[in-house]
Amino acid sequence: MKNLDMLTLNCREMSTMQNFKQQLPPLNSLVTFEAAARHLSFTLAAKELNVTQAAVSRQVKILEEALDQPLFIRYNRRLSLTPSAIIFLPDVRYALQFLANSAAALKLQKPATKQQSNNQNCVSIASTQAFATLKLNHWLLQFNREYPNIRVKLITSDTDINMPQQTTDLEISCGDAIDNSVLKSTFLFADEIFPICSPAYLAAHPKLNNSADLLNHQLLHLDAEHWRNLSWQAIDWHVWFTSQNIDTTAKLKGLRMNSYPLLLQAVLNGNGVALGWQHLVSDLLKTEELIKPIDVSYKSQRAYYLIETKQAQSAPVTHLSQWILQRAATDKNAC
Amino acid sequence: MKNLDMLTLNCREMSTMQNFKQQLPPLNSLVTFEAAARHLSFTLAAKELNVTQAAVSRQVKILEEALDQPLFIRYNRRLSLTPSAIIFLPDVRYALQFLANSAAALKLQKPATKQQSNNQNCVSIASTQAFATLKLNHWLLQFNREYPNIRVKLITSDTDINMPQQTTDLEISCGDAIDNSVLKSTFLFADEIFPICSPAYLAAHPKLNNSADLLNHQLLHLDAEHWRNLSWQAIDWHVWFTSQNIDTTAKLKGLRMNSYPLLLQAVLNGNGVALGWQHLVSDLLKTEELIKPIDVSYKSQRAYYLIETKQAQSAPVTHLSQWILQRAATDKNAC
DNA sequence: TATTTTGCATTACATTTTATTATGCGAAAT
DNA sequence: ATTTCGCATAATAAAATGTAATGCAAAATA
Repeated sequence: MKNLDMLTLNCREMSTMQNFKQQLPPLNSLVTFEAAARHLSFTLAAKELNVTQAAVSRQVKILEEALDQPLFIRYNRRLSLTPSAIIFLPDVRYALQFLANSAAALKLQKPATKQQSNNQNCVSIASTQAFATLKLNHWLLQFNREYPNIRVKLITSDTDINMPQQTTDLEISCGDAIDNSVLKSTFLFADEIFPICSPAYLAAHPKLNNSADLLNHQLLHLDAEHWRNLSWQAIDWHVWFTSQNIDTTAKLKGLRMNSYPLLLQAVLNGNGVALGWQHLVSDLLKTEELIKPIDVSYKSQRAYYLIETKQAQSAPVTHLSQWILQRAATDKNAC
Repeated sequence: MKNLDMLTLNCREMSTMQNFKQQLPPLNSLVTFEAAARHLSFTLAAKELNVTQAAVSRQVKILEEALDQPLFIRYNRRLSLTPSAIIFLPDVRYALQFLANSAAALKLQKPATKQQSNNQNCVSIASTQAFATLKLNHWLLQFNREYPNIRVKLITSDTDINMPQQTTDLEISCGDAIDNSVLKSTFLFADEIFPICSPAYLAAHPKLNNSADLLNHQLLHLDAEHWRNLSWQAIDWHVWFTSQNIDTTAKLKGLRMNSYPLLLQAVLNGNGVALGWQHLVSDLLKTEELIKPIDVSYKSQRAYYLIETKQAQSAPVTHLSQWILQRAATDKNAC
């Protein structure tokens, strides 16, 4: 999984990892920065941190130098944040709080065993929102009916790197290539992208014979935000049009969102045309709730894999894993 | 919004915030820990970090003392991670990478203006997955039809603290109380919780006359993971049964997931009974796609608010904000 | 308008933190 | 049996961080 963000990796590709020392700003100065930004006062921040005002001043300066830009605008008797600081501050808060929570949790659950999911017939599985909504949820409900005694837990996340605390037994992951060296991963299917809309929409907006016509349609977008945390390449309308040699310097209209299920909901309700992923929308194409208005498709490098995240899996995990592979094969043949 | 996680706050309630100094483990030692854990060797980590082996040893010790527990098991010539370290390591990686990315982004986009969303007739709005799926998506699509020239962007997230880089103009937030001091927030509606299922499910499993009967039914759960990042109190089947004075020491069966839309999808397809939120499922109750098998409900302290995240809003933002308030009022009266 | 006050910057110096060197120890490898 | 490897530890050196004192500029006050 060449392009998968390192943070999805449990142990794969660790060898190529860089150390953080070079990439990070001075960490301690972040705490000072946060306090100073919160108070908009070095003096008050110093009081809070039990140091002198000079210390705060110096720490802030160190951080500003590391980031190579000012974080505070010094007026005569007041401070304000620079645009950079406004962007940076929430990130710092988030990361520090995250670490604080994590450390606190560690201290508490000292006799942490964290084997809950592995014993007692439990299996946890992770996937994207989209895949869960369109495939996995149905599959797991079916599995649950067949094997009610296996306790299944479905964790969805669109950020790859989400919930690092959470380790699931299985994971359905998208990537651009495969590396089977460390974790056991099984190819499920490749993917393909094409425009989709509802039959009702096409009936109401019939003039849609080629890619260029799309420019005059209600386009529904997966916002850049959707792709931000994903490791695979964003494929949006802009990329699509470019692949069709159509110029899109003019800004594209239409609602933008960061969730594929929501996008699909909008398409199903006849609100416009969106880009569809073959293996996500196959069922909806079969039932003709969705149709391809034009027959042009874009082959993605992206593929789905089922990954077993641990070396030694318990029986129920292997069981579900096998079951899913079979289910996916059935699904694939049905297309 | 008393209980809202501080990280959703742009500036509200900052005064009550704690500083991080006390809550955080020694930050620099985290970098050393990460490298040591990656190499499973203090010597190699030292080489990577350009320090001596002794320095690594000491830093690890400092961290272990701060966390009050060992992170490495020292065998004679090799190391392994303790369970605590296995839990902690991904968190550390995540947070450090997050900071590194954020800092790198800052350095690059030096002339960062970040006003994209405010000019040019753009509005961005954030909500939970659930609220977007069941309400907001429809609303915004309608708004988009009425005002196609206003570019709307919908950002969904179930983590409160998600996407700190992202600042939206509007935000539909859930909380337990209201603080109107800093940001303009408008109460939308309170909430209420009760069991829901599909008519088909009830027909197939008719013996459901009171709360106690529920124990014998297919329960569908919002997993603890769903609540982990939310600031409001988790309300799951356990809490429900407790409120009904029903003992649930025995473990409850049924599929667990961390996404409300997925849970609802399962319920709609007749897979069991889940807990429904009044204002999310009202439309589905009206169309009788869902029903209340028993008439017992739990009043939640939780309420929805529309929040304007900035002091000075552009015209389209105010416009959408007003439109939503009106739309929400219509929705409420329709119940 | 003069005076005081406030709040950040700066410098020289003190303190604390962190790294180094050197050494020891125990188990694997030879 | 001997060597080698890898971590721990202690004393010490170096670096990082904090302090105290002072300066400066603009607001607040008189």
